[in-house]
Amino acid sequence: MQVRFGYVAMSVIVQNASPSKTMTATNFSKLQDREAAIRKLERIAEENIHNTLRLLRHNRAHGIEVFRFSSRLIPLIGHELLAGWDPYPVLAGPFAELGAYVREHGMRVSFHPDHFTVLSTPRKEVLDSSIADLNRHVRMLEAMGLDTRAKSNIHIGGTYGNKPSARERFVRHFGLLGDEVRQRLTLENDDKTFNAAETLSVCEEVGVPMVLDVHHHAVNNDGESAESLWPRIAATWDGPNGSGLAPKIHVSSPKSEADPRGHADYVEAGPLHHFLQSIAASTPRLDVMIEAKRKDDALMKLVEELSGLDGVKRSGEAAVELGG
DNA sequence: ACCTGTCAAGTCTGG
DNA sequence: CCAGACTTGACAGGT
Repeated sequence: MQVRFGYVAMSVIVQNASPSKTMTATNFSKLQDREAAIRKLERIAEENIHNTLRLLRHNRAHGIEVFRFSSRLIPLIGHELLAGWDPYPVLAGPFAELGAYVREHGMRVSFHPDHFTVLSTPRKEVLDSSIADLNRHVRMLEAMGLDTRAKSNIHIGGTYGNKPSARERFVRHFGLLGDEVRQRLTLENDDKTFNAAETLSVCEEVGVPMVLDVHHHAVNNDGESAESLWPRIAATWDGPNGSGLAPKIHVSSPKSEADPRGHADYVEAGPLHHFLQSIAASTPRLDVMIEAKRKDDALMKLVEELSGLDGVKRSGEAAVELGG
């Protein structure tokens, strides 16, 4: 099994390369000259996109081929203060350059719209803004010229005290999305609400790939092991929306006993090693997204540590090989 | 240079 | 019905 590793949005190694610079709405509305304020937002967005490209160059230098973009590349987009604003004339060039780099080096990239995007919601206004947010993520990927292998990963959402009806709403709302959005979605199990088995059943029903978060699974399950669910999870990547991609998992380690759901600075190699060994024979390729405070530093340390363990062979600066 | 309170967005819990 | 917690990086305003 070939395993690649990636990390989320920002580097702790490359300095002054934030892809998430912003301006507060309060500050925006304080500016007298709206046109000048909008130009400032556009400059921040260009800087965020350029810093993302710098991160990808850093990744390439370290053999890292998997990466999650920040969802805050364009500050305040979608806010009512910016109604009617179209930043794309200015950002088309920078986005295209970023996407070209991704394609040129065969990188796997994704977004993870944050928890304000909730398709299980019973509130129409929340559903509308969620759909608008998903559409905006697709728009960015299209501006980068990336095909449907570039995904947006989301959770199913809240349960509102009635999980079956929340599930039913999710499926119904999913059907309202445009093809271009649905083809780019993946669903991830949650640490509080929809667990891995429940998320998997939704993925199978609506035909989207599932991202297994092994840490979320450890703190939210009905007693079944991740290994026992894996064959079905892996199979969701064989469907039409899997687009020939390797299955993807998220890994992180508990912050502490007092806060088992929080993310620690680094990722412990032991539990991951155990999981990888259990699926290696049946899974030719796997991509692992590291969700740790120490970002790319944690990635390199994890790959280093894994490489010293049973049956693991290092096959690159940010890749290992197991079994077979 | 460094510290603290605040920030677009949602949901859940407890009052 | 409403306030606060949750969680995160970064701003804003202070020292």
